[in-house]
Amino acid sequence: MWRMARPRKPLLSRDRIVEAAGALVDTEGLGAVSTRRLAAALGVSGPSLYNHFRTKDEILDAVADAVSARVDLSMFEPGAGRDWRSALHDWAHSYRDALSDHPNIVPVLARGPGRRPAGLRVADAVFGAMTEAGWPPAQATRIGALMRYFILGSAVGSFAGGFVDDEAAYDPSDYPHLGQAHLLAERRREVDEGAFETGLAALLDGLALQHEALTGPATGG
Amino acid sequence: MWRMARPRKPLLSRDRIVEAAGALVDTEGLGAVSTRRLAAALGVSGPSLYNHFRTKDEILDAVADAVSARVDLSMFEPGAGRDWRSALHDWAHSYRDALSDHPNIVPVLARGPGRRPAGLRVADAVFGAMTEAGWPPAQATRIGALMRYFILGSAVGSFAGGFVDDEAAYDPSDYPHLGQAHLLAERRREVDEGAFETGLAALLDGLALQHEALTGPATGG
DNA sequence: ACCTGAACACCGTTCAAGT
DNA sequence: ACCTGAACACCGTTCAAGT
Repeated sequence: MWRMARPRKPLLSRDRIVEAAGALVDTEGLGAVSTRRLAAALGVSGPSLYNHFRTKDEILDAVADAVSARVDLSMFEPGAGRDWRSALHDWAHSYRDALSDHPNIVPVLARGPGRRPAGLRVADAVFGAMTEAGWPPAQATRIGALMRYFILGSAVGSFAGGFVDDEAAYDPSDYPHLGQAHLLAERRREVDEGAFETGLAALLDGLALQHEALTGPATGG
Repeated sequence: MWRMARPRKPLLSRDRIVEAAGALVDTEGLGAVSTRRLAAALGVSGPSLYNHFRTKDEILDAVADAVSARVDLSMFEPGAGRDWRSALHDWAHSYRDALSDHPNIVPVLARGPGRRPAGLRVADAVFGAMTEAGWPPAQATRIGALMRYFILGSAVGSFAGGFVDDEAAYDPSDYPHLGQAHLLAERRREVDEGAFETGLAALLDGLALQHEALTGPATGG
């Protein structure tokens, strides 16, 4: 038997692993991802993954970062000529859209950017755009944080989907105002999107009041 | 050997299990809770727990509900004579305080109230108070949802704590605006509380604008 | 009624061995 | 360099057996 000239093409790569892990997370949930199942989906044995990632957690981090990378940041570019408020509005929607395409990975994303490049790029863009718009650094940090709270909170658990679809679960003597709550689950998307838009508008309206107080009222110089 | 008159006092109860599980979640995190470890802390063997709960998930649900039960709802009582805005403000703080005392259980709480009594009582109180304050039902639902997004988002993952405490992680050529980001971790509480208060104030200011539009401007009848 | 040990079908990760 | 099988120390849950 002749010797191989070189080890033939590797069966695995970081990208292939991340892609397969993402698909598994999306279709079966975070809890369904085990190193053995993921490896099987890739046609290899479990321990092979450890040649490319140090831990299973690092794989999930990479999946989360791939989702962060899909968030549109173009509205924050200096050349875009956007005011801070409308940029924040569009970015929040883009962020929420990215997360709602892959809701199962949100708990991993909630751990924060850490050392994930795409997560850090998001934080960098928001902070940069807010300071550029005249917000003091401490306020720019707070805006990045509070927007993250709201967007992540809306993605980590659906409001409407958190209620069971069973009228008997809402005894009127215990919960006098929840007589219609059993209808929430089937209007899930509508309810959650309405709440997100209402909350986002309120948040931006409230911040605009603060920004006016900062730069002086529009009519008062 | 004489027969026991009756099976002697049970070693376990639902309350004891929930208490021990809560302590384990608080001190070692959600991931550290296994049925075997929890049983050992209670001085019994793993399968014993299944005489009191159907699954491990039900135990964690009960722990989450115990946290929900600590949220103050008195500001929503009709007799309290509170306006919707200040009631919402105080409730949000009480909710956040309860969660920040037990951050590790937040992912479970994020699954929604489901059939958890304390979770349902919270939803009932908020919805009831908002409709009472003149908000149309659809808006009252949205307010319950968006407040939950914000509070849960602030609890599920610290903003400041999501950044690593390592200046070298923020290469200025990659992240031009994150030069100070390594300082966030050590100011974690201050940053997160400031962002929460700023965001909450903005949210309530924004909602107040909507409420005025609803009832007519204060000076215009 | 309530607790037990044994068992089943899983986990994440390490490691020596192969090519 | 990269993949493998075997092994270690775990999991959640079921079940027959004990009292």
